[in-house]
Amino acid sequence: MSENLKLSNQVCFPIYSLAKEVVGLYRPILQQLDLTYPQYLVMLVLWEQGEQNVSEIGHKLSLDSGTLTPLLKRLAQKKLIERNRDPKDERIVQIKLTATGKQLKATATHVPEQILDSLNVSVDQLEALKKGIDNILNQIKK
Amino acid sequence: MSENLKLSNQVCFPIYSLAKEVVGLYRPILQQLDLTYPQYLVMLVLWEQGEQNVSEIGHKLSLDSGTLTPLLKRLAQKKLIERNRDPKDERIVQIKLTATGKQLKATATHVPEQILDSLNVSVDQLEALKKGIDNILNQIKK
DNA sequence: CATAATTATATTGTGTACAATATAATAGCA
DNA sequence: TGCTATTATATTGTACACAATATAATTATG
Repeated sequence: MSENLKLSNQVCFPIYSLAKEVVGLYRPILQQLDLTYPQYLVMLVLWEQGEQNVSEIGHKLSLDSGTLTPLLKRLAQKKLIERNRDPKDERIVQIKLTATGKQLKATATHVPEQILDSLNVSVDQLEALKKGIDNILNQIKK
Repeated sequence: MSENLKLSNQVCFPIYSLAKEVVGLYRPILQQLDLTYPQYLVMLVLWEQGEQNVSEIGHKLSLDSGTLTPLLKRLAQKKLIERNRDPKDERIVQIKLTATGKQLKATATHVPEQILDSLNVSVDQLEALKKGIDNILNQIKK
């Protein structure tokens, strides 16, 4: 196998590994909020952009209803969100934060700094990585 | 939230997204081999380094037995590998390729070029990304 | 206006991923 | 030797992730 061809394995596997490592860094930190990383992402979207329906959340996070429906039900069970059908279009399920869900935002403020700490990497390195990843993501989605 | 603090979300979410995109690129290609991406990783390890036990595979791929045991059983069901207890130490399960499993390597030769094609990115960009990711991975594991 | 096409979400099934626990066997040591 | 600690894998339970399909409601069209 030529060097160039091996490269795809040598890049794709680290991408796959890094994602697992990163989610692993979030795990103990988010455990204090009783959230998983995908649940945290949903909460972030709701904290920043308020009430919205399932497909809007799914579009922002690239997650489909097969993933989101049970995840949202778990968030609802924890009383962090409410799921309500839109009376104007009964197909649509609107997701909105409860008071508890809104309050959790204050606690979650400290998550990014804790992650930055445990990433243990310079801001410059992170900026560079972000740039590289965004490039590839843009190319792939074309 | 300060700009630096936002950065962790702005890096970690792209990492998480990119990994899903990359696995998604493999999906249609590996479908022709009737393999998932993690199954492909296990086969790569076996093609390159031959017979070995479950924990050796797990160490190389950062996967534990809770993930590997069912995955390996599926590979065995497809007759790509055999699972045998080491007669000298009955706790150890040795994994080795069947003839079919070895043959599949030839077909899999074309996977990396197909991935490189669908990544649609220059080799330089990939090299740079790999470097950035390896840096972070090394830092995290310290 | 009735029916077909589309849209939004839910359900089902398969396959990771990982924590926690269980099981079984070897190794170390008093 | 007998017991304890360790090691290697398996099992169980929870939670994504996504394809395929189902369901139900709205919209478009003849």
